[in-house]
Amino acid sequence: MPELPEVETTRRGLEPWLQRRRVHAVVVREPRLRWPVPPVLARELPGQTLHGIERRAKYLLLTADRGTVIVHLGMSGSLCVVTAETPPGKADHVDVVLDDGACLRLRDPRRFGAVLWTADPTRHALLAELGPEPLGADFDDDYLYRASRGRSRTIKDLLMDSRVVAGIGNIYANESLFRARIDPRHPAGRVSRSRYRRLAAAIRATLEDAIRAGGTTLRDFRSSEGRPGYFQQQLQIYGRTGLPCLRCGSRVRTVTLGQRSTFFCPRCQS
DNA sequence: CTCCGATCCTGATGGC
DNA sequence: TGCCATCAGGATCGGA
Repeated sequence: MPELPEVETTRRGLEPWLQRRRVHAVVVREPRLRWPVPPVLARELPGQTLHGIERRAKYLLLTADRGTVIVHLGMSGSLCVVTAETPPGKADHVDVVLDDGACLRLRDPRRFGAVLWTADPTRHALLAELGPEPLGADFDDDYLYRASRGRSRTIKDLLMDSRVVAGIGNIYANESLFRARIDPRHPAGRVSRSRYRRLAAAIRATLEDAIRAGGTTLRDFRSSEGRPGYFQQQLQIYGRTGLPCLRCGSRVRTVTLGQRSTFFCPRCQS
């Protein structure tokens, strides 16, 4: 569900609630997520102070005194702050109760998300192999071009590989390729230098626009304040099968690449 | 090493 | 109204 803009929207919403707050308790109602929620979390975290919340790729990192909570929202996860007395719903699997009575609550119906604990986030297996942040200084057309040489996989597949660039999922891969006018099926290693220039700029612009809009709500994404994202109103290609391309009027086509729906304009993206 | 498909899980939606 | 098939914003893993 959430890609980089949705995770960043969540981070910004949570930040004011988590600065210098002491953890009172951790309640794990359902430990069976993508990986089991480790018992060490509920043992170690209470009593520690949270210092802030960062984002790396689609991961949220809660920094505490002696370690870091790693949260991934998977396909259907969301985080919000409620009062500790708010009765949990069916899919509300984990609470971090704070000393001021606020409660950070993870909801995740499909349980593809994760909540983990690490003493050293930079060396954690899930974070160590991640590629550059697409909005960071070390991501540009040079980088993408070099990363793509000799690769036969499609350009869309490459963009969605977090070891190449972190945080781009299905929606924003589709949107960025449309914006750059590149065929998502094209082998990454044969995409030209000038097209990578357009693509790097398109990725940045698309993600920045989406963050500004508070992310995309297709069905159930909500910010931590419960607000939907508004970027779906700006989607140019995602989900528009059979509808006219907003640039040229051709019928938008769909193919499946890497088991994910892929939308493109056969005329603009060639 | 690279690539591709299967896989985990629940819920919403649409056709009959 | 019910039943069934299909699809969904992720990403790891194993086999080719």
